[in-house]
Amino acid sequence: MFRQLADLLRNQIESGELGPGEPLPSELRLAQEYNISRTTVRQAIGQLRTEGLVTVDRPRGTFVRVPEPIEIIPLARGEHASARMPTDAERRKYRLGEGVPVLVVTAGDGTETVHPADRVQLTRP
Amino acid sequence: MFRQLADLLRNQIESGELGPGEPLPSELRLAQEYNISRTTVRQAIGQLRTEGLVTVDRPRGTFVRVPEPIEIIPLARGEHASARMPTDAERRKYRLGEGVPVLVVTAGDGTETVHPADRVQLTRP
DNA sequence: TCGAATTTGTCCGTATGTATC
DNA sequence: AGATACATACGGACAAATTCG
Repeated sequence: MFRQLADLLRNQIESGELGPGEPLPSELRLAQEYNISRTTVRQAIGQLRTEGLVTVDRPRGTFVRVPEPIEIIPLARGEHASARMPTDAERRKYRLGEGVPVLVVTAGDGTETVHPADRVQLTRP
Repeated sequence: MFRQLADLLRNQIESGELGPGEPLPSELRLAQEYNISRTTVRQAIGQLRTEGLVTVDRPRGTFVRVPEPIEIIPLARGEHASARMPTDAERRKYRLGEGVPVLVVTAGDGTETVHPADRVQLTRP
C-alpha cells in the first residue's frame, strides 16, 4: 500500500503536477485523504526521500526537490569513476540532501576526488 | 536512540567485529538486548540499509554486505555519465541492494543505459 | 509578547502476512 | 507442523520547531 502511494506521488512529480519547490500535502492530510495510517504515509514519503525526489524541511513540510545546476567534468585519460552513497561526514561537508550519491573520480596516481552526483555530469571530451 | 544503535552496529562493522557476510542479531534479539522496541531496532537497521552497509535476506536475517566483483565499462566518445538513486522499480529490475546508486550512461543519440554502481567502474580507455 | 495550531520526528505496542528452516 | 525472522499496517502518545493570530 505504501508503494502505491509512493508511485502515485512520484507520478505527480514526474508529470509536473507537483512542480519543483512545491509542497506535498501534509502527512496527516494524505492519511485522511486515502484512509490509511500516518505510518504508511511516512513509509511512502521515506521511499521518495531515498530516491532523492523530495526534501523535508522540518517542521515546515515536505517539498519536491529543486534541481541543482549541473557542472560538467571531463574524465581524463587514465582516470576511472564510480558512484556510492556518501558517508555522514561527506554529507555534511558537501551539504548533500538525502538520496544524493557521490561520484568518485580516481586519477592514475590513486588520488580520489569526490563530487555530489546531483550537480555533476561526467563527459568524455 | 535508533541513531545510537545504528552507530553502535556501524562501528562493529567498520571495526571488523562483524565481517562481510556475517549476520546481525535478529531484530527481536536486539530489541530485548537493549530494552527497546522492535520499531526502534528496525529504524536503526533501516539507516544502515540506506547507507548500503547491510543487506536483508528475508526472512533469513540481516547480513553485513559482501563487496561485489567489479566490472569495467568504457566511456565512449560523446557519451556522458551521471549517478542517482534508483526507483523502486529499478531496484527490482536490476536486483539492487538498498543504498546502491545507479550509474546512467547517456549515448550521443540520447539512449540511456543503467548500471548498478556497486558492480561497475567507468574508465576512459 | 505570548500562546495556539501545524507539521515532522521519535517511540511504543499490537497484529497479521510471508518466506525460510 | 512448528518456530523463526523480516515486512507491512494499524493505533496512540509526546517532542521539537516553525508559523501565525
